[in-house]
Amino acid sequence: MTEKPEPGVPLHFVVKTRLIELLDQLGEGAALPPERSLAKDFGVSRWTMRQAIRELTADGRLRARQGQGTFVATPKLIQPLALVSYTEALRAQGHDPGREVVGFDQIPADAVLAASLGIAEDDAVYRLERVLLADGQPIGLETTYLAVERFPTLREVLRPTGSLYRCLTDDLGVRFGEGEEVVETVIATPREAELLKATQSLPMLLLNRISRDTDGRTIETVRSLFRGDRVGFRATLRP
Amino acid sequence: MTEKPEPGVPLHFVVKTRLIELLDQLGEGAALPPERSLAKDFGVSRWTMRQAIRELTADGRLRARQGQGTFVATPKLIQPLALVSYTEALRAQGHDPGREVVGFDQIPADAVLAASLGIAEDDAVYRLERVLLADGQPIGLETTYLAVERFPTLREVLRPTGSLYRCLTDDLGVRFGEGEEVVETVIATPREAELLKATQSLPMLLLNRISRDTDGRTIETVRSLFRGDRVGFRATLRP
DNA sequence: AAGTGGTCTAGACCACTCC
DNA sequence: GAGTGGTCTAGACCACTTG
Repeated sequence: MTEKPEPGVPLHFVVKTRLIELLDQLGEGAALPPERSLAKDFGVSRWTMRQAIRELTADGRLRARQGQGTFVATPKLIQPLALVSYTEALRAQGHDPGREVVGFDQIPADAVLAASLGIAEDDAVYRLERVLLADGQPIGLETTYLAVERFPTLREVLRPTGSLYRCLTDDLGVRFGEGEEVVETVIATPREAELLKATQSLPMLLLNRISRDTDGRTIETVRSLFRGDRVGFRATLRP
Repeated sequence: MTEKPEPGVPLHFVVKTRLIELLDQLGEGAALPPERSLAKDFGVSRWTMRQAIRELTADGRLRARQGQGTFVATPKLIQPLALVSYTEALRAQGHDPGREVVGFDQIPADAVLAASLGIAEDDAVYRLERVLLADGQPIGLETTYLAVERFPTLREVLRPTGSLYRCLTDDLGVRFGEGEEVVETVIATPREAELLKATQSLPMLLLNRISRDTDGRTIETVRSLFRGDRVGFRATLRP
């Protein structure tokens, strides 16, 4: 930088702060100057500029598209943290929901899966993997596990593009009871990042859910991975 | 790397994968070899090795301590996502809770704060900032905002080291009703990272809470920032 | 072909901890 | 003082998008 070495404060953060001022001037969707020219303007190396841009990308303020440029992003999408249909929740907020089935197969249960589904190890388990879309953009990757023994006809009943939730309740007579969900941050694997059309090493929100029916039996376990730069969740707290 | 260029898969991820195998062999708390020697062993640059280590650090698998080394981390702490006392929740899990008051002052409300607290802009607001500790380690930074007009005696009644929740309910007769909380990922600012004794650019879990009393009036708004590598949250879902 | 973001190298210096 | 992780530079090549 030209002025004020600011001891203790990393250079990339000073850059980030000045970059935010620039962002606020530009409108939503506006294109940022190329990294190389920004680095030159700010008098820092490209690495330092990229570090600042990367943080703003993780924070959801910027979106980088390879071969095109970097753009000011739109605000995050806030979804309800509840046992409701993804489709309905998104539509209620005026967005266009979508799903793409990535895979639907059967695997033997490992120890953890067997314990949470209440079955024996190596028992057959459905694995349904879907990319969740909002307004055509991939925002999440949802992997659902169900015991084959409990839902032997699922393969014939479920239309992959339809709602699993609706299929279970309407066609198979399942009654959802309480569930629990653990939320944490993780870094996407390359495969996950690719499916979500995200750049590598993006912080994600990982939701691990167990759904039980009204008798307390486990219906499904779900591993949902959402782009941390695009999504947040709202929970209602009761005293 | 020595073998298999693996097109499409970034080198730092191949390193990360091999590093995980190494981690599983070492026990919890074990020291990792220094970055420079690891980079040499794996045949990559130090930057690439650091990228792999950084992701494992963000995932909570590793902990780096400057001047000491890098160590295999303990599992994340899972807290309930509910309107309960932080102290009680942590103690219930067999951990030792603690708090450190960073600041307690009054500020004029900006537009956002005024709207959520139901007061006029520039009205006085308490700002109570505390670092949350678990077993002596800082894991979160909690900033609470309350309207001065509503709790004029708070300053005299509250012992900074005590429970704010208990002070409000027992001493000031507040009855907590429903609240809501929005969860998302952000990158820590340098100040926040320093208070949490974390390395820069660490993904964090940001919880923005609004608590209301049984009449629906806003009691407080809370901005809680938790280390994403050390903490997760559990929510109970109702149909 | 040109320009963009994405990855990687080699080397440097700083800040911190321990001896 | 030696060794550790943390930051930064200058330069290179790759992958992708657009003309």
